[in-house]
Amino acid sequence: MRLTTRGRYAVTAMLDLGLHASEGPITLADISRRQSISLSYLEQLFAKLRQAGLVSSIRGPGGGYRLDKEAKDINVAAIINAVNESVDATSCNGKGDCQEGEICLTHDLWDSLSGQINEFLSKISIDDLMNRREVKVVSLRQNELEESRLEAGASA
Amino acid sequence: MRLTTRGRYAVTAMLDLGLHASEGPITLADISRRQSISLSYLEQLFAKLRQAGLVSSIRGPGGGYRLDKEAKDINVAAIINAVNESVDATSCNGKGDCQEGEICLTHDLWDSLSGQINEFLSKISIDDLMNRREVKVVSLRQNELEESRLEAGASA
DNA sequence: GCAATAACCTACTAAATAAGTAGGTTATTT
DNA sequence: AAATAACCTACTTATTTAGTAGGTTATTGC
Repeated sequence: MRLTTRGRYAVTAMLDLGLHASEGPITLADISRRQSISLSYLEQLFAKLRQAGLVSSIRGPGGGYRLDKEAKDINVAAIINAVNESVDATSCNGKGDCQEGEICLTHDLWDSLSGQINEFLSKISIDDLMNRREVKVVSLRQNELEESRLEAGASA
Repeated sequence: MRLTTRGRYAVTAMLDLGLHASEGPITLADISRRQSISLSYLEQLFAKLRQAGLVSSIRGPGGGYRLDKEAKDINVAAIINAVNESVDATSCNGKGDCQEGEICLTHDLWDSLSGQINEFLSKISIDDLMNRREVKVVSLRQNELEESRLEAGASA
C-alpha cells in the first residue's frame, strides 16, 4: 500500500497551486519555499502531474505551473494516482494471484479497503480543500512567512 | 502510511486461527504451510499479537496458538495496530508538527483519511471474515491442498 | 544577440524499512 | 530422554522512498 510522502507532497503542491492561482503561473521554486519541499523532488513529481494532465507549464521567465483543470474538477485520488501508481491495499495489485497464483485468504478484504479509500479521496477536490478553514489559516501563515523571508533576503 | 505485507500477514494468520479453532491449538508451522508465510516471520508477528492480548499460546507438543478472545470481538484494525504501530496517513503521526514544527497544509486531510480507514477496519471482525463466502471457498482449497501434501509427505 | 529564468530530463546516492534468515533457548508432553 | 513447538535475538537482503547532482532546452526582456 503506497500512501507516503510522495502522494502527500503532490497533493500539497497542487493545493498550493490552487491557492495562488490568481498570481499567474507559479514557479516550483515558490512552492519549494512555501511548502518546504526540495525543488528537485518537486520537478520529478510535476513531470508526472503534467503527464497526467493535471497541470500545464509555461517555460522561461515569468513562467511556471498552473492547474490544467478547474480546482473543483481535480480530486485527491487522481493526484495520488498520478504520482504513486495506485492506492491499492492488496499485495497482488488487484490481480488476485496473491498466494502461489491463487487468491489469498484476505484478498477481498484488502480489495474492499482499497475501494473505500479511493472513494473517500475521489470525493475531495482541490477546491474543497481551498475552502477549508484550517487550510486558509495555514496558507496565510505560509504567505506571511514567505514575505518576511523575501524582505530579509532583499535587504541583505 | 503503513499498510503492508506485515499487517496483511497478521490478519491472514489470525483468520486462519479462527477458521481452525475447532482443531485445538494451531501451530505456526500449520499456518506457515497453509498461508505460505515464513515460519520465522510468523514467530515475530505472533510475539506482537501475544503482547497485544489477541492470542494465547501453549508450549510443547500439542501446543500452539489460539485466539484469546471471541472471533467477533477481534477486529482487523486492532490486529494491524498490534503488528504495525498504527494506520496513520499523516507524516507527523498525528502530532501536527509536519512543517518545521507547525501544521502543514494538508495535515487535516490525512488525519481524516486515517480516521476513515480505522473506522472501516475496526468494524470488521475475524468472525465477519470467517463467514464470508469467498473466505470459505479459499479456506476449503487451502485445507485440501494441505491434506494432499501431508499424504504425499507421509508416503514418501 | 545575450543574459537570466524556469521548465525539463537523467542518473545517481543515501536512508529507511520491510522481509526474510539463522541459530539458538526454554517449556511441556509422551 | 527425546521430540515438539513456543520464544528470543541478531543479522542480512531487498525494496522503495527521498533526496541530490548536473546537466539541457525554451522563453523573455534588455
